[in-house]
Amino acid sequence: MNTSRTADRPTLELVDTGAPGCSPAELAGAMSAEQATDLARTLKALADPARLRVLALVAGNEGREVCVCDLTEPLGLAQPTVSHHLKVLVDAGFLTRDKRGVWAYFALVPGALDAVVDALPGVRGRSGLS
Amino acid sequence: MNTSRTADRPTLELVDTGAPGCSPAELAGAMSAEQATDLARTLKALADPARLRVLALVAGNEGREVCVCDLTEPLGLAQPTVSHHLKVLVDAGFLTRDKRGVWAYFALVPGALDAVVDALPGVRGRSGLS
DNA sequence: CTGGCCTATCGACAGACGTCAATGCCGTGT
DNA sequence: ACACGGCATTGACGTCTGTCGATAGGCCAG
Repeated sequence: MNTSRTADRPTLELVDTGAPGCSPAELAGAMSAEQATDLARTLKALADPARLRVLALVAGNEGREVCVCDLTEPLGLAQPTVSHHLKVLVDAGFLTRDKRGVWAYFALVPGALDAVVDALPGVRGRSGLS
Repeated sequence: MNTSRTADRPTLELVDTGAPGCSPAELAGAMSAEQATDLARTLKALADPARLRVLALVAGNEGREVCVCDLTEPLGLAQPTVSHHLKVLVDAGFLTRDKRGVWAYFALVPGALDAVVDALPGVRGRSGLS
């Protein structure tokens, strides 16, 4: 079960949200499970060295688009692996794939990273706040 | 093997960084493997629904510190699991642990999230730049 | 001193993830 | 028409990760 504390904490009982003991069931900055799962899925797409380097490479060549064959060598990964990472980034909304002829060109989605940043809890100083 | 393209791409050969074919070995926005691994490790600490909710809960109660027993119920996770997630967040530098007596109180590390944001490739409009 | 409570660690287990070789698809050039 | 080459997909494999039950360590109350 729940390890619900029976002894009330000896500190800070003055700011309680309305119930005895410590904060009983809800804290202030609650985040919905869906919201958390969604943001976590997006962050998982970023939380990989290869994918971060892909983004850096694409971001550094913003004017020029990047194809898969450009990435295999700097990353030191096999072509299917690079293709897999690119798919993850495209599915997560960080990159766009533009297949022209045989080559597939990838480019950054402009506001994608900033949107993730804005969704992070406790990050301030950005667009959304008053 | 490397699947190094032998046919040069028919597009954008004008902006080449100095070698024939397409960009040969280095693109502009290179990110070191260490840098990428480090940032990825930090992002992995964030890329979990439970940990994101923990951060949101702690961030929402900034004045008041939060102990483990406060988190098990809103998260719906067992106490060892919560303790594990808190350890991950502390190790990643997002939280501080302050054990007073039996209880352990956690608080946000002020600039930790912002530092991660600044390290992301392609994110602009934050503190460091003009 | 003894018991109870909060927290951290350990061991185990299922599921997800990163990687690559092999293969198939589809433009391109000869 | 044919062969070649870039890209995506598949299948497999080893590793990492999230979760929990059981257990151990410490602090406080009686």
